[in-house]
Amino acid sequence: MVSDGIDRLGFLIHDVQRLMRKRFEARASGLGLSSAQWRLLVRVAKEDGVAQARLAELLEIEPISVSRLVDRMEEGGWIERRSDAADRRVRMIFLTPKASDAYAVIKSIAGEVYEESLVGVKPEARRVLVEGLEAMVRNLTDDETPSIEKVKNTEGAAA
Amino acid sequence: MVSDGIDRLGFLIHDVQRLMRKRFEARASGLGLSSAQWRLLVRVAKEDGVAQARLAELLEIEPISVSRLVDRMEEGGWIERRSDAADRRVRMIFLTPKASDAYAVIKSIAGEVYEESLVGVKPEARRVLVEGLEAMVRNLTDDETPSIEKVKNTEGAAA
DNA sequence: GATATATAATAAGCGTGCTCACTATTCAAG
DNA sequence: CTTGAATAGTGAGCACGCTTATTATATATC
Repeated sequence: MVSDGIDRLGFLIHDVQRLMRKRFEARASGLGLSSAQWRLLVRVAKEDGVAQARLAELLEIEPISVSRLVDRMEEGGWIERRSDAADRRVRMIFLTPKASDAYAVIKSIAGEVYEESLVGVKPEARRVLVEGLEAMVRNLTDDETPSIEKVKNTEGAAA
Repeated sequence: MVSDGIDRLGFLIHDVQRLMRKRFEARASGLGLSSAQWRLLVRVAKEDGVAQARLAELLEIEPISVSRLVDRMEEGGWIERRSDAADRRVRMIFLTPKASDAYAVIKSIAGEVYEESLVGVKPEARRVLVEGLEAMVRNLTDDETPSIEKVKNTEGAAA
């Protein structure tokens, strides 16, 4: 039960994440967009004018990390900060035309990388893989002592 | 065919990696060892006296990243640099007694995190999951245009 | 209205990865 | 032996995550 691959799970996940990021960034480097910036861009595309604090929640990173990321993306001309008249603490984030134009292109790059990574993996195995990863996210989210109960039904949590 | 989860594969992998690292580091924080340091430690445990350049190969990170990591681990008392009499360019890396003592403890922490992440995932699904991740690593390793051939047999590449 | 608490964003500084450039050393060619 | 290429390691500086602390604004309570 030890050499079934589970004992290398962390290494595997780490490697896959690193390699996917690397390939995405190699492919998208012409556009000057990193994978972290791509993740943020996707969220803003779905919810234009979103506040930074809300982005931090959605991306599950700290607000300060969003600040820095938005700094660089604003500098790169991908997004724009606007003040909220109703709440002057808030900075609303909007895509620039440049980002809207590039969106489809970068989305297809992401799709390519996903497909390339799954070459030779059958549809059924892909389904099991994705479900397994989703279960892992649920198990690892927040509560330190995961229970079986928690695992059953969380379908509503679509990205 | 678009909302089968594949289109979120990058986000999923990213989330799982981040959450596993976070949980591992929360659990191992008492020992003062990060997950990157843990990965390096595992390699050195398997090959005591290994050169930094070789570590960079094994960990698939750049030599300069190994330099920095080793700096902090030496400072933390986990490893020791010794010069190689045969090749004065080389710095050989050895575990300290502290690291040897902590090894089993930290390994079990890693095992715990893996198991917790897989709660509710059946053995068969775990197998498919691990095989899928291994296939992804192969597909994403190096060659920019992966072919079916590449995917078949690479069993010898044990961690 | 005044005060206390909560929230949005940012600043400072660290860890871990990177690229690019550099030094020290080894090895190969002449 | 000398020159030149290759290899081992590191310095500088950047991206992106973090923790901790600070500022500005909103909101709740007295």
